[in-house]
Amino acid sequence: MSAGPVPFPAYPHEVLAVVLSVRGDTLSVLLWRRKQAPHAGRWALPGGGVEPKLRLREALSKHLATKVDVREIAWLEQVATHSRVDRDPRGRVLATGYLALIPPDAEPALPDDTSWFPVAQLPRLAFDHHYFVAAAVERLRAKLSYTNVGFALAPSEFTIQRLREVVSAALGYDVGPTNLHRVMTRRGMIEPTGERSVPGQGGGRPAALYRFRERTLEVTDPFAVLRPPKGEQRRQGGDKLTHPGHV
Amino acid sequence: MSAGPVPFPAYPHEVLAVVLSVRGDTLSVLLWRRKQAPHAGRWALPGGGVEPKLRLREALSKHLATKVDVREIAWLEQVATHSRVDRDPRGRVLATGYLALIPPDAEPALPDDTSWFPVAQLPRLAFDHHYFVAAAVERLRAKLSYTNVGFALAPSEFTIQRLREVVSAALGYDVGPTNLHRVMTRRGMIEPTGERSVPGQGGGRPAALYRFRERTLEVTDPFAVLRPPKGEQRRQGGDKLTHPGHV
DNA sequence: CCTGTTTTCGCCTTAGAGTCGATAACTTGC
DNA sequence: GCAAGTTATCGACTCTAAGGCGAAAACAGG
Repeated sequence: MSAGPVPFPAYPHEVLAVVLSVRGDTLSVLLWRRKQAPHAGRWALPGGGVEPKLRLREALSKHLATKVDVREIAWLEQVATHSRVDRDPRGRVLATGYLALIPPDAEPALPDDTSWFPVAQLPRLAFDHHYFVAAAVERLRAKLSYTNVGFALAPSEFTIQRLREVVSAALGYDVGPTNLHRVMTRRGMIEPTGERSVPGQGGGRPAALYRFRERTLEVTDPFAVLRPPKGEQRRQGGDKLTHPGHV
Repeated sequence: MSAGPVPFPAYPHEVLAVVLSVRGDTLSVLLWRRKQAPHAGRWALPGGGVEPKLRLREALSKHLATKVDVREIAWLEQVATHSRVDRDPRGRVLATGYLALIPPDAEPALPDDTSWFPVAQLPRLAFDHHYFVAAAVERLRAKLSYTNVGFALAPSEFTIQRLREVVSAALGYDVGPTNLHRVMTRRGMIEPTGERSVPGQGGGRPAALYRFRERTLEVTDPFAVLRPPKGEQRRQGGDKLTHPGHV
């Protein structure tokens, strides 16, 4: 019973991915160089139009497949939809941006026109893509502190030192290794594998290897302050929500 | 130089508002009853199509104007875009949902088909609108703890007790009045007006009146944990971002 | 076996939220 | 006007968790 036609005006819609990964101790974003107008020669986010039978994230995965091995994407989350009327000189296009995370030990073979850029030193981007990058980085940094998204940014097994490097790169400032260890274990985010790393040059005590206990998103404590009092149950009312990473 | 046509397929797009407000000590959402198919008789979120020259939030404001006085909306923020192919039986429609907040002392005159529903006891909603409500409530509750969004949910002047009622209603559990007072003042979110409230029946000490210092969004501390060490500046790299409430 | 190097862990400090109870500042009733 | 009742405010303590430092542990190499 498809009751009548849809009464809303239609607009071209594109999906864009802010693919972030720690490359050599620097948080970097995947960009490709446009060959054609508009904005020929500028660097842009990977993405493109939405095929009729695909949801936004499915369409995005297809576009990403032309740039990286999609199986290496450990986390994908919608960030924002931009709608400025003149954001594309060809005509009105709505754009939905996603945050995508790739572990640092994944080494996807990139096409010639594609490469990593440190988010701290970005070139001038095509269209309004810098907004998407800024929002995605902001989102990532916020979530690193109250969720276990770190799993998507870290290798499958790692020493505390390595995790420290990855997290520091992502946050943009140094975190102390001793505190990081305690925070992550206290929250039950990481667990030792039992294995030990081989010491580098100069010897030294071999570091224990850890892994993330869960590789799906878990929220540690959504409300840093104003917690519910002792005995009380939290959050009566409002639907229980599977985390909105699926839109 | 509008270089060529837009190469992306187009889809009808609608905007939806999850209008939240504390009504009589209960967090409530504004719904209207559909008269026509599809989902005739079901309760739905206010919203509608996007006119050609309008951005999403402008289009949403126009639709909301038919339900409430838009000037009463103290906060408006984009939450998510849903794209399930069959979310509308009439055909494919993309939908972007917003969170809108209205203070409890605003008493908008509602149309006949529109009314408030406690978020804890929602009726069956049309389409996938329950997803939007759940996500918006989640977003609000999270932000209450690390931003000053409370200003959009509280009256312009209030006693600590009243603020406690509003915040408790929004969070879904009781918060202690004494602690709330210290937390809000320590962060510099609220300030005393100098006035005092008139005591109710039975007397009692008159409560001091407060107001929010700022009525625009301010983030207290985006990262609850893993703060940067003492002297270090935070967040080198990544664009400074005007908060993404504007999309 | 001794030295240098790196990790790990215990202990202390610091910051901010949660709790409790005493005091302040009013009403009403006698 | 005074006592009793009511409500708000504030100080002092507790509790939780993060940040920091240094000692001890665990290895390699000579």
